Amino acid sequence: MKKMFVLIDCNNFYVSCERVFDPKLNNIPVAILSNNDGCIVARSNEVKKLNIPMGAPYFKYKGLLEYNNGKVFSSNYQLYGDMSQRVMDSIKMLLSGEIEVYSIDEAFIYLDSNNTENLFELFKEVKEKIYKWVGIPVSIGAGATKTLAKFANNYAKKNTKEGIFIFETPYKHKEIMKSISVEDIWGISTRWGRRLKVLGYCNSYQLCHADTATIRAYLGVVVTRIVKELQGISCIELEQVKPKKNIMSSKSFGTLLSNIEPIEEALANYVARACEKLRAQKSKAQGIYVFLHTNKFKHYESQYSNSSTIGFEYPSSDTGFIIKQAKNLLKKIFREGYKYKKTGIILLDIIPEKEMQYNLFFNDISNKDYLMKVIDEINQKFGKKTVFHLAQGITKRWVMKSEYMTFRYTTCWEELLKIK
DNA sequence: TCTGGGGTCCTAGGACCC
DNA sequence: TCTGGGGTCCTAGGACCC
Repeated sequence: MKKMFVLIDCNNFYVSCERVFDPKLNNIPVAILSNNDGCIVARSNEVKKLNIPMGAPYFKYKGLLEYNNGKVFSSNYQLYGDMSQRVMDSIKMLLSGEIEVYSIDEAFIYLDSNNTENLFELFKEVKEKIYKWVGIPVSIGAGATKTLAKFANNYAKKNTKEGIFIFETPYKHKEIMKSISVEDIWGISTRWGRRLKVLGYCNSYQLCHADTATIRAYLGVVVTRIVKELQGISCIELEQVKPKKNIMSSKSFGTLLSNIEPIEEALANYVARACEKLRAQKSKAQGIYVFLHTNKFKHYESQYSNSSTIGFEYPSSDTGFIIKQAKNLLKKIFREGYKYKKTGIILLDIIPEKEMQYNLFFNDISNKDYLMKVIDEINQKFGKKTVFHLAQGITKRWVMKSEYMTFRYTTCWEELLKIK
């Protein structure tokens, strides 16, 4: 038996997390909202049946959901993050092979050849154990390439009773491939899908047998790679956890803001968050990009958006220093007289701490490194923002809305599930 | 009233170098 | 009169993912 890529994907993950702690949510429409309760980012099958699309603005569908006795929740990332960890740990215990945690709710596994006797039975067991241990239902797809594993997983989720599908060869699954449109293939979306259809490649089976030279000429190497992957030739490797090259932190405000002070506070918080991530991956940034804009959906109000970049003299991961730099950039781009919706920062040109180049006049800032380490440790132990920079502020006029938040059942003592 | 946040990779074109 | 050819690096923008 050849080695195989397997994709395990949690079904309606955020919704499933909420259902673990409240079984009354089973069999009714449940939707999870984005930050600020703006968009619908996760839907139960009942919500999907109401034809509510992914990413839809909540206010447009609020009535429909209420009419159908649906429930909505704000995103509870601490809960979802912890549940995700449990699912991933379970997978590692149940399957042997290299694993790539691809997103919060899915993982690729490059299965070792030693556990391939009766794959279907094996996957059934994996699925049952994850449900028993963590309470989350998953779908499992397998194939010779990542693209085929993804294809198999999508098919398993929508069209099989067990939620498991093993892709063998394009010839064997000819009819299934013919029924899947090109834009439903991983890596191809509406634009490329449209162009492929113009070239006469409408379904997966047609694309699988496409002329690669034509594809290369009209759509470039990325799509060519996907065609080969569909044929069973692996071109997309399992990715190792790589340190990020850029780190972004940005959020919309809970309300529109006209003064610079609360925006500065918000930005300082995003900087602090980004710097935490930066230090966690033991890196330093060599510059930052700051942006600010009004609410582009309010056509009747005057619009403004701007951004600015600065490079540092030395690579840094010092929150205090970077807050100062970010505030300077913000002052440069801020204009009076607008109602602002969002600001954010991207840390640029990130390099490993170890590779830092010093110049002749470098002042020793190791004390700052030590200070940051202590702050990170305290916040990890005693909770987020136990210690913070004054610039992060206490007015909190910018904080995001989350009106429908459930408890952090698994990561917070005060919010443990209570049995009455 | 009300429209998320965080990423990656590829390509084309310009600046610059010898 | 007549003005090359080959390369690298950077950036912006476009496409995709969850």
